[in-house]
Amino acid sequence: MKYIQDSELLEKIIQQYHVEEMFDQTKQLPFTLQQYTPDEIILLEGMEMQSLLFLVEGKVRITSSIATGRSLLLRFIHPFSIIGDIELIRDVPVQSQVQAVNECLLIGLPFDYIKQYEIDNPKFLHTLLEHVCYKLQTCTTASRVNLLASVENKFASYLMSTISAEPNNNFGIELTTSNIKEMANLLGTTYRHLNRVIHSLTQKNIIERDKNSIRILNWDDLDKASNGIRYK
Amino acid sequence: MKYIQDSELLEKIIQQYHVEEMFDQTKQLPFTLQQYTPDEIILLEGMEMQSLLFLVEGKVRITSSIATGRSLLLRFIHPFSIIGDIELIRDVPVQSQVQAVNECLLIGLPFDYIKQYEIDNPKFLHTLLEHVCYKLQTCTTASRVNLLASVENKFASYLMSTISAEPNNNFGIELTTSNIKEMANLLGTTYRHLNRVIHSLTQKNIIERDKNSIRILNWDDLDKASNGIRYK
DNA sequence: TAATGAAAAGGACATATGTCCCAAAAAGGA
DNA sequence: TCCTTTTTGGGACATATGTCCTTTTCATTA
Repeated sequence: MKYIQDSELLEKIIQQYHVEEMFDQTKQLPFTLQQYTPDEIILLEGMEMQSLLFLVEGKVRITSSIATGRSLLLRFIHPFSIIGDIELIRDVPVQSQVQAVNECLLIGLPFDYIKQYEIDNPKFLHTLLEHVCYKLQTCTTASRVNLLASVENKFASYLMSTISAEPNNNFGIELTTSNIKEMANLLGTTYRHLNRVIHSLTQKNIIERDKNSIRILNWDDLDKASNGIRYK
Repeated sequence: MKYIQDSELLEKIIQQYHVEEMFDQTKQLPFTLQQYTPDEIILLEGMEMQSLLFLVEGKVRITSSIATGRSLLLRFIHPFSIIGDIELIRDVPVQSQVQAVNECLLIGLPFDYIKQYEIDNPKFLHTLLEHVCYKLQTCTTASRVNLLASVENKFASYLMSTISAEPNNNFGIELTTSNIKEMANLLGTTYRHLNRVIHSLTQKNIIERDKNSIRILNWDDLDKASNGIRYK
């Protein structure tokens, strides 16, 4: 993570997302601007959280670890999103693992500051409420989805989500195989089984696989294979 | 549903749960007091919601329908709980089906009133936020659970939850078999499979089944069979 | 280059669960 | 009471997925 000292950029972003409308005193809020590289971990489950974060650029993956050391993909988030709402309100440690998918820009605002100056500001509270309610609604949907979706559905959806975030969409898209194990974990399945699914999609000419890449041959069919599942 | 006209009881409940601390003007809030009978449906998915509800007595089941007409048990709630938060904040139709497990008492407060007088009240907003955050945290946990729990786990847990809410816990507990289909739906499985699971638990002498009842023979083993799953 | 060891892929089998359908049982009606 | 219809239970099989272990591939070192 790299702190960026660029008050002009910060100001621009604040304008863009109407951040100032959320707070009482618009100027001199102790914001930090943070940049993360692809795959960099932003928050680890269990750590104490110090700042509320606003995702303003890039795409972020939210996962949750389960007993066996595996992890489960909860959702992807995009700008403008709030990270740390539960932790701020309920005073609990970080609930999920948060990781940058591509290059990301986040704004941070210390909990201490919020608790001192903004915690009773209705505008701020409304913003929080709306975001948390949205997440709850999404999570409920996801619960349902988990009962309907096969690994193939989820993998197809995951592939599309991850790849469409890549900038180099020139002619066929690459994806290293080195992280197939990680993908299996994210989808809540085993390496063995994901391999089976990849094999099956390859047979159907929906994706193509060689040494170090997976390439999508047929987006339409991949979309069908996802069966409408979306990690929005 | 029966409206109860008993301002004394209402007052007592308001005191008990410190409801007045949540609102600005403590007196003359247009509360209604509503009573539901066991298994009565409180809210149907998709309907327009008019009042925020507070569960103050009894136990309520929250479910969500999925494509195939099946439904999925989301959670049980107990006093003091808020029903309708997402609907109030996001202005969406009722998201889940809400049904009384036993005799329930709820307080209602019209959305109109809230939007007019309380929507910017920080105390009220805090209460809402806390409850929604709690639900979100629970839902995330449940998502994980759904990936770990077998139907046997869920059924064992469900049985214990439902039965412990019954008052007549004298010597062995009864449960009509007529609703096994409904239970299967609630657990997100088929009648056929739930039958298998019941059969298996019967074989192990954990439960006993005759014409019209299921009786728990061994709570400890049933608890083990639930594998720690709790629909709190 | 050949031997060795680590990483990746895949075969074989087990389990949980869904689907389909038939048989047993219960409920009604003549 | 006996026959018909409906309801309930369960057999048989299919599919998705997990576990375990062997084979294959690939890189590394003598």
